Amino acid sequence: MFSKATEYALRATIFLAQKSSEDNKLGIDEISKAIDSPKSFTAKILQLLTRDNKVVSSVRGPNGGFFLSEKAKKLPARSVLEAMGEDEILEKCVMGLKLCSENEPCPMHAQYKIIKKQLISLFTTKTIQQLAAEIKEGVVFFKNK
Amino acid sequence: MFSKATEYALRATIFLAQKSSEDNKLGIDEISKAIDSPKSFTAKILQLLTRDNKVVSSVRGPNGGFFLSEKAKKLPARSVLEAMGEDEILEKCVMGLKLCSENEPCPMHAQYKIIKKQLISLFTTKTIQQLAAEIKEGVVFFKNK
DNA sequence: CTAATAAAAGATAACTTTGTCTTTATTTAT
DNA sequence: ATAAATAAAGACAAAGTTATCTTTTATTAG
Repeated sequence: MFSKATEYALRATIFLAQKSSEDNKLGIDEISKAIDSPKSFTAKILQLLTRDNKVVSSVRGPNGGFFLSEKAKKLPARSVLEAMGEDEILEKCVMGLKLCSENEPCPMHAQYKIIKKQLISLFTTKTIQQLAAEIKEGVVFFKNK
Repeated sequence: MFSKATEYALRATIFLAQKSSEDNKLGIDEISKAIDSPKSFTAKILQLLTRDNKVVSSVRGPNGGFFLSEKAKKLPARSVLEAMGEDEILEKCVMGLKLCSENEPCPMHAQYKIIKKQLISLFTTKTIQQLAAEIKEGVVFFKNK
């Protein structure tokens, strides 16, 4: 569904929401280890997420690292997709038709629109923090090997 | 969600279901024009779909072309994904976690599994023919420009 | 001020996807 | 038989994605 980059972005952001704060910044090493992603590539992705501190915040130098501000933790998961330039995936026609709409629906539109609506809702209503909270409560996991 | 190749594959197959039959084969030119896809690339894709006549059938030479057998028309849309080697997308974890499952769910699993179920159901229960039929009835369109 | 630390930025490489073009093989009609 | 039509196969190219490595910049601690 999403690119690897966006998958890593979602994992990194939720991990940061769970473990980081303004005075507990995490280094790229710890992050990439926790979410099982290639270190340098993840650094690039965090750079994207950090643009204008839109989602992730960062500080250089000793005791520096990445963290999520309290404000950022309240952002919808969709803002990660937006920062990755991939949130149009949520709105796209399954068959890739540019003009697919209620007026000129593709053959799958009637069925898919219901699914699309839920997908959009999931990424719009759930905040990064809410997703991270499920891990804390131990109901949900973050393992990849 | 899917690759361009798979989008073209879905469109081509549904178009063939609508317009072709054993004695009305369609050429690559007509197909690629109808579904607005690059001709040579689409030819490659049809080759994949034609492997063992699994989804699409083809005949070379004059009056040759591509068509869907009556049997093929009754295949679920998912068989197109399978032929394209992309049907694991339906089952995949949104966050790309290998181990995501009911036992060790990712932070989005509880919500996403409902969506996933509907996605799988859409591609499993709807046949190529059923999707094509909606176009014939004029309720649904196939335009891309 | 200096050294150490950590992210930012940039160059580059491997791989995949998307796309085109040419040649080959098969079938049909004449 | 031969020529024409058509898909199949293969080589190639352009663009995008994923990934790594090196250099630069900013920050902090001593």
